[in-house]
Amino acid sequence: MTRRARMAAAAPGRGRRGGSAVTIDRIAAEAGVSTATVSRVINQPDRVRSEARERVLAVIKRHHFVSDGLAVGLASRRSRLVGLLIPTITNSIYALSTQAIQRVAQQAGYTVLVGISDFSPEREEQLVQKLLERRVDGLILTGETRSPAIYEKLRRNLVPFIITWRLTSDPSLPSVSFDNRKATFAAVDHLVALGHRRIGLICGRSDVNDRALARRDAFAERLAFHGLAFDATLVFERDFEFVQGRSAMHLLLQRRPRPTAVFCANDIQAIGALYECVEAGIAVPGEISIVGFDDLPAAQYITPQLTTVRVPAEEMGHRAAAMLLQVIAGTQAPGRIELPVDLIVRRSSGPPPAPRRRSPKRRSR
Amino acid sequence: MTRRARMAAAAPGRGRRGGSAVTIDRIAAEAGVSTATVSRVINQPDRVRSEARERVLAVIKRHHFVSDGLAVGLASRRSRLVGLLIPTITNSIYALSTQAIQRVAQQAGYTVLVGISDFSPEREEQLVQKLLERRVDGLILTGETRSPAIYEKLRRNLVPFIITWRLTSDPSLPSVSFDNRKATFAAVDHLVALGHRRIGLICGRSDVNDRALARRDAFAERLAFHGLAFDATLVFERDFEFVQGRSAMHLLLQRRPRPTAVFCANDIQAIGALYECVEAGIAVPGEISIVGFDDLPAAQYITPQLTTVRVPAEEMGHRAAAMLLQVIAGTQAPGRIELPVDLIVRRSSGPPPAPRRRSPKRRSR
DNA sequence: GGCGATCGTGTAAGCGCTTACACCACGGCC
DNA sequence: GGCCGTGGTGTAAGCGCTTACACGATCGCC
Repeated sequence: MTRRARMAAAAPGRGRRGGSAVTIDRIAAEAGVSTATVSRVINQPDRVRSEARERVLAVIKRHHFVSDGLAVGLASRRSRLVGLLIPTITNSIYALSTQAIQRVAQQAGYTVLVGISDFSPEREEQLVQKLLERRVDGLILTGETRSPAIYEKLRRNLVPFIITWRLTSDPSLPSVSFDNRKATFAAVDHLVALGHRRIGLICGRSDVNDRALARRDAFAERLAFHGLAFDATLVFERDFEFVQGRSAMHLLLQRRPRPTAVFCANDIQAIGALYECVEAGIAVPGEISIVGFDDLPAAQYITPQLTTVRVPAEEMGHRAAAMLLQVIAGTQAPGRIELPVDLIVRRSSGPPPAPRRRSPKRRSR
Repeated sequence: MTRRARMAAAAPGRGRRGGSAVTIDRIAAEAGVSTATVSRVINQPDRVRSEARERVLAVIKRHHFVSDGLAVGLASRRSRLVGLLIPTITNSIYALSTQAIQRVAQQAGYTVLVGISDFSPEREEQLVQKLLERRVDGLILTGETRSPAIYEKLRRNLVPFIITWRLTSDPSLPSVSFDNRKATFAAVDHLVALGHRRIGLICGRSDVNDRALARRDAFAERLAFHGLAFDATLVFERDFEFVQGRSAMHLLLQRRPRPTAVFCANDIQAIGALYECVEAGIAVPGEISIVGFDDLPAAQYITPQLTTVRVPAEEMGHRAAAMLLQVIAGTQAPGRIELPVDLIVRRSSGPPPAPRRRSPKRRSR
């Protein structure tokens, strides 16, 4: 009894999971061609004479044949998988870019593996490891700041990647993003132009989120530019949650003199902050102005509608994915694309209240 | 020159993408053991003598060795991949269940492949095909209604699956969900108890969304139960968008006699409907009550806070993933789990306006 | 009509792992 | 002391594809 015969006997029902999945051999045999030809029919149809091609296709159809992606990946040395690392998906701004990435990738025959780090650097490193194990052909990352070990790993494995949500400071790192600094300037300039001199800041945690850091720094820089003092007691770094924005605003409202405006570096927290004002009976923008960041869909259906910085989430996802695929295909070198942002002025921002009167009616706009 | 030598010469730098990735052979050689032992160190460490194990682990570490998931999958006949099919991810309610599924899967060493169908049956079928190609070990689906061809494909490939967001009517199909019918009853009962007799409905498109269908049917059924007429002119099936909810409400407000309440079968549309009332100067709940469905985070930070049916999205994701993994492991038979829903009464619902007076002040609660 | 180029196809060697089975060395037992 | 059971390890055959190369048939061209 040969070795092969033994094994076959031991495992009745061939193929995956003991099932009877058809393989390329079976297709080849029934179509009267070699496996190479079947493979060609699938991958380079025009290299096969139409007669044979039709025959093969018929057999494929008849058996509902689906080629094994694992085997394909192993043999061809490309998985047609791209990895995407984002901090969270419950914030719909990431959902937007994610969906755009998925669309582009799917269209090109790629599948996206999404990793959610929950803002944890350790978790992110594990996820990179996992994606590398899966042999992703490329990676889309969120933000630039991370352990050098990660970049080292990517380099060592020759896996191309694109950074999003952050225009990289290191020019050797490719990115597709808007400029967080400029975007923040736009928000600050708007408030200053309205007459605000004392402005609070609510943002994400700068220790685990370099976008929050960039926005905080830009905020301070721009205040200085306008000759305004940066008051650390008006700055709140919190987790990316509605309630965190709300509680930060609660504290901010107790500061004396009270700030007349608050810049929230993301809409989630801005909406929380706004809600706190509504509940506390503070008029927005009459007593305090609020400017957000992201332009979530929700920004326009809350009351008052939120003035915010619109971020090109979808386009960023779209173009990042497109660039990555080109880099993978070798038809383009990784680059750096800056996308524009817009300040969307709605109803949550207005001039500061008149100096002496404590609670003007909300008639400022 | 042997064949092998030729190929090696032709492709300098072995491994993926022309890189120099270390393989298990290299590890084995350097640790002075066979590849089988290295494999055992990775997969069944306690079957290897600790001495050899340490040696192998040291070499693995030194080379940052990462085993090739494609090869592992091919050889072991399981990919440790699970597929997840959802209609959209921009609605954060799906983001919630998705995140829960990811968490459970990741913890068990599985990776999730997310497919987004955009409510298109064709797209969903393509995605199933893609996931099958990737050799997912199991699948989590959204809703029950789909082409029999899909179920046939899954069966043929022996891929276990769990349905979510819909308690299956076919008892042979496993599901983890709440009951859309009961949930709808809760909403209708609430409105009827408040005194409403003329109630509108805004929901998703029942032709591509069996949850919307189930809710619409349950709505009609419950009206009948309460002896109320079902008026088709008060029913709007729209795409799952804020603006669609808004425009539906716009039409609803023109109906005469005007309905005194509207049940929106998802919060996105409910928030849009609410917004339309705010803009049109219609008091909620003074002139019209609104009840939503899902309990999105946003439901509690809009004004007025939305009365809605809370759906156990996270728990559903969590338990569906857990069940699927157990089915894959063969430690559990697929089953059917019903999760409870809660009606969350907030401020958007109240008694109908008094019969004769046209615009009572919004003082009903 | 002869020759090289081109086309279509087959052969078979991998891709980087897992794992059935073989084998060896001990240890305990009667 | 011989025997069997056990544990640790190695050998090598796959897993289901892709693809380099070989080879025969056709084709275009002078």
